[in-house]
Amino acid sequence: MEKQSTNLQNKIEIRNSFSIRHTLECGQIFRYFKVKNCYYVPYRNSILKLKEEKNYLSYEVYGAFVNSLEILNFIGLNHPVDSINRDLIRRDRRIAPMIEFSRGLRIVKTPPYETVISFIFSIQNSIPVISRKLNLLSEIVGKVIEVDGERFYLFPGSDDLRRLSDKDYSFLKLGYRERYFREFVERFKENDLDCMSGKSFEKKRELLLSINGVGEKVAQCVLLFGFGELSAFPVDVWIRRGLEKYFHVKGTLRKLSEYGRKKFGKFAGYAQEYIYFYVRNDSQ
DNA sequence: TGACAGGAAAATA
DNA sequence: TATTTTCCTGTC
Repeated sequence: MEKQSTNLQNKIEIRNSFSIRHTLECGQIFRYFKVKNCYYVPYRNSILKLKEEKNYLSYEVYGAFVNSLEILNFIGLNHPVDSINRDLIRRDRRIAPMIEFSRGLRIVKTPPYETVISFIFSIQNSIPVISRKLNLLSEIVGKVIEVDGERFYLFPGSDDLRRLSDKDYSFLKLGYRERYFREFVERFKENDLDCMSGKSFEKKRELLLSINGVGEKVAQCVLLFGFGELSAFPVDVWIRRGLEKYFHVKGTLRKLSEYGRKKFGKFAGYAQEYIYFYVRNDSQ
């Protein structure tokens, strides 16, 4: 029996810079629902209602109990961004304006299983399309929680996903990605990925690359957002453009990922997000 | 309405 | 081993 949380309002003090908008709307997370300045975010077996106030983040939890530490961990509020930013600037000053532009962006930590599926859906798709399909999937087999008169769906677990019919699969119109998704659902349960948490970066990367439909870019995304490996450096077309335009480097995806990891070190993932956010929002 | 965007895997050199 | 081609849907 899940412990139901009350909808008492709780607060988390914000010490370093934090922007909920930059954090949730920068493409790391595909499922959040913004109503006025509140964000309803499915997280494991709960819906979190988050609101950024002047010096604190207020939150309400609906569904399974979630404590504030877990929320901190989820939205990267436990990351020492001030020293991360200093370290990145020391490594390459060209990142400074990008940090300024993205101020408050935190790297999230989402469940690995959900993260793999989300990024399989992301292959050659735009963010709105990815969101729509993940929402559709959640509505088909995910559990529902009602908050403020609105129905929100949790991301389905592996048991839920195994109930998907052929018709459900084709309804999602995943194209050639459908096969990758089906194979993943057949082969893995949540725990198969969760139990990799303690393994090395390379071990996790190898496992991820063994999944059909997971290449270098998706693997790095899962390492970064799913496993909290802050040195991961996913390279998509936007990062490729950013690296060419602002850092004057070109190369294969593999090469560029290595370049980013070497240049920016153990917090390369933050550099990657800053570059991504900057390139997508600032440059023409 | 046809061109284009988007990442992985298979095919090719 | 490195480069090119194919796969599929959504958008404008």
